[in-house]
Amino acid sequence: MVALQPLVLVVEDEPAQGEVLAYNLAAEGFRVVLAQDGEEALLLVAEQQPDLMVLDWMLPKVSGIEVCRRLKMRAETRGLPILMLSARSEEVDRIRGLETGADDYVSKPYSVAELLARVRALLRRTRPSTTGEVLHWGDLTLDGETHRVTRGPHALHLGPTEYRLLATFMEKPGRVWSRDALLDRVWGRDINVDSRTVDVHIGRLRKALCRMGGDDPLRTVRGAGYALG
Amino acid sequence: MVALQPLVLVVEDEPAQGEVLAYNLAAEGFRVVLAQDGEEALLLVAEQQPDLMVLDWMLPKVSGIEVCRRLKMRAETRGLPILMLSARSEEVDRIRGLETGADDYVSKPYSVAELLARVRALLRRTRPSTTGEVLHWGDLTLDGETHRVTRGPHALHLGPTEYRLLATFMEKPGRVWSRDALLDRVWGRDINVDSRTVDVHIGRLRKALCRMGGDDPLRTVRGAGYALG
DNA sequence: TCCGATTGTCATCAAACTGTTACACCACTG
DNA sequence: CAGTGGTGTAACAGTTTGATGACAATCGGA
Repeated sequence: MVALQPLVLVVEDEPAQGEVLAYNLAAEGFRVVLAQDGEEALLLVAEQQPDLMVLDWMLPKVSGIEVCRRLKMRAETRGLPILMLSARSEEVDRIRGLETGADDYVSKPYSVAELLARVRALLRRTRPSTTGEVLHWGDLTLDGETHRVTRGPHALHLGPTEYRLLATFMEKPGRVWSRDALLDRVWGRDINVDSRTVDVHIGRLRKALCRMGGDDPLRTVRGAGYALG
Repeated sequence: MVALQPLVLVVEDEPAQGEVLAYNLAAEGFRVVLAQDGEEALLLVAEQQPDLMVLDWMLPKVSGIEVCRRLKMRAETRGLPILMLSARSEEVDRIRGLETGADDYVSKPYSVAELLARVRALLRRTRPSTTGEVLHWGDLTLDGETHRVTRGPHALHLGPTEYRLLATFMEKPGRVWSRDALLDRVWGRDINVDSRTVDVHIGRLRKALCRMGGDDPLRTVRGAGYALG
């Protein structure tokens, strides 16, 4: 699956301003959705799940501050980074904006360059939120942060050794690992374990991977070792 | 004992300036470490694992920009929020600062109030429970301001350690914390406590969470640690 | 100062996991 | 086709790991 460009929701009641923003963001490669007021904004957040929101402070119906407050109250939307946009440049307002839960604040008149820089900074900050990397191969997923392993829709239960074994394979799918290499990597170099033990653990890993059905993703390379796929 | 406050690393070559920053941050309840130059800063990041860095742009030896660039290059330190501090207020510099990977930017002369607001805004993402945020997960609610914890309609009574444990889990639901990581975060780096003690407190937290019925929301990951959900 | 709450350690128990072995089976070779 | 070395797997005994109750030390408020 290819990672789509981040989706930016622009909330701005002044059509001309909105167009300028949309144009510049699109030129940077972002996908853009426009909302004209707070209600529409909240709707679109739920519907499109944008990666970032550029929010004008002054809006008809529901004000920008209110939109921000509501989004930060709900756990599902709290993570959405919000860049607040305001005509006032008073410091007290800036602080209030940040305290409301906005993640950044730009006051009008702003330069397009600065706005874009801040948008990128916010996305950079939130995107790799899953610091532990997630490995994929086929329908297999291994999450290094939560230690969760899934195959398709099913969660798998692996023992510690099986987990480390699978993680090793998934880091370099297709690569053939000799038993000694696996002992080094999974068990540790200074340990004294019979190399046949690897066979047994491969067997256990296979059983765990196929418990819910599906083909055996591990390949035995006779005389050489094992590989994923 | 008070909940462990976020650790802020201040990097500033001018001692007087550093003192002012340290004083104000400490007055807000943060723990503070000072570094005088870029090298020391990089050392302290690795050693103390601060939660946030306030970084002066101009530094002897390794410049602030360089420090920032290096930290953002490595996966382990990429998540550390950096607030860049600069004497120049040119917009072009601000943009360069953000492009380098800094998460926010304040130009001197800055107001203490604004600086603190930005520090809190940055920490809201990584240490929400310490900035008075309300955290939710499933039917669990933890209020960082009042230190109240509820499960569904019931208020829960937690001891200080149990509270800090739960706050840690709720700041990154799903993430697996090793016993050592928990000792660092919940007990403090310099304390000398047996890592088995974590087990006991996990047990106590579990008992408190389930007193009114309901499933155990904590997950034991054999050989790795514990996680929420 | 007293008393209840909280904390860290320990001993013990149950469960999960591990490494080894033995034997069946398979792929390849001559 | 039989032989040979390599691989799959069940069973088992030993070990490691985590859960839990008890207890003494400590803390903090009344």
